[in-house]
Amino acid sequence: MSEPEPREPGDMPGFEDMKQGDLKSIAEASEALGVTQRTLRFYEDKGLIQPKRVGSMRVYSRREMGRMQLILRGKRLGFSIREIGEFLSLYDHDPDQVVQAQLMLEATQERLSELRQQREAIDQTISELEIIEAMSRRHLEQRES
Amino acid sequence: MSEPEPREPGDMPGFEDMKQGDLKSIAEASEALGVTQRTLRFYEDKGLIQPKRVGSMRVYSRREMGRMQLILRGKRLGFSIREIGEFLSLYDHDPDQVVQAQLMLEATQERLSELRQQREAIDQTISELEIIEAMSRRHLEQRES
DNA sequence: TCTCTACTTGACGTATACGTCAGGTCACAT
DNA sequence: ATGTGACCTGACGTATACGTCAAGTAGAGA
Repeated sequence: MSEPEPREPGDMPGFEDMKQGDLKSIAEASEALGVTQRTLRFYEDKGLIQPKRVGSMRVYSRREMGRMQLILRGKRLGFSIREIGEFLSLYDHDPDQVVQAQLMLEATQERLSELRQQREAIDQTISELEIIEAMSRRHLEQRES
Repeated sequence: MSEPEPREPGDMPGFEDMKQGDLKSIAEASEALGVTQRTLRFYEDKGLIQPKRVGSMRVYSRREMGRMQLILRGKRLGFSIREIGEFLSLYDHDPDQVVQAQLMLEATQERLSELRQQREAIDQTISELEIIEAMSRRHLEQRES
């Protein structure tokens, strides 16, 4: 019934002697990033990250962790993983980042105008709902008295 | 190549003589409501509306059209069709609308707090993106000069 | 050798709101 | 008799971002 003792973090079977600080197993990486292992495998599948392999096991270096931070940030900002993938591949193949920065700027502006529209829509919806709220209140007060 | 002439609206084969104003075929109803026929069938499937039948053909009365207006309004306000369905069934089975108004009020308030949170999130995201926008701009200006 | 744990891959499931076929009926015009 | 247009009922497809098995492998300790 008791949970089996989890081993030391950093416990990569067969590699206890070369704990090299910033090399992480998938468990450690997911823990550190606050995502599930499934998510890491999913992003790899989509080509966003390419962790090294030791045998068949994935190893996450600082590079992958950095990319994951960018990915998660992109997600928070509302970009799709496809878009994020495109940015990352530009980031890789565009030495002076000019094309990259340009496209990034465009995408950013598009997203901004989307968000400003959403804000408008939400404000309107809130107004409508506040009216309905007031009406419901009045309806209930009448019945109650 | 030319589109086959659409017939008169109101042309329900076999019923040309009893055009009763507010009885509509599915084509007319979808036209009037701005939704597809598929959508009307879908909502019927989900139990939100119950158009009469003449043989196998659906007939939409004022009642159905009214319910559809409510449904579409609910959608605009961000409620799911499941929620909308619940409201409508209360509307039907709650003569003095007390329970209905109460639950409506609760749902409305929940939705309002959701929307206010979304608004917050969007405002934050907009701020972040504006920073990124400015950074991209500067990056490009440097390279360009 | 057996068992444990962590890891692997592959495949199907989830939620939402319909879109898009395929195949068939029915009344009316030719 | 045949074609035509509008309608019908399933049933599968779409998009997104993973969740959730199932079944198997590989070191390490008892």
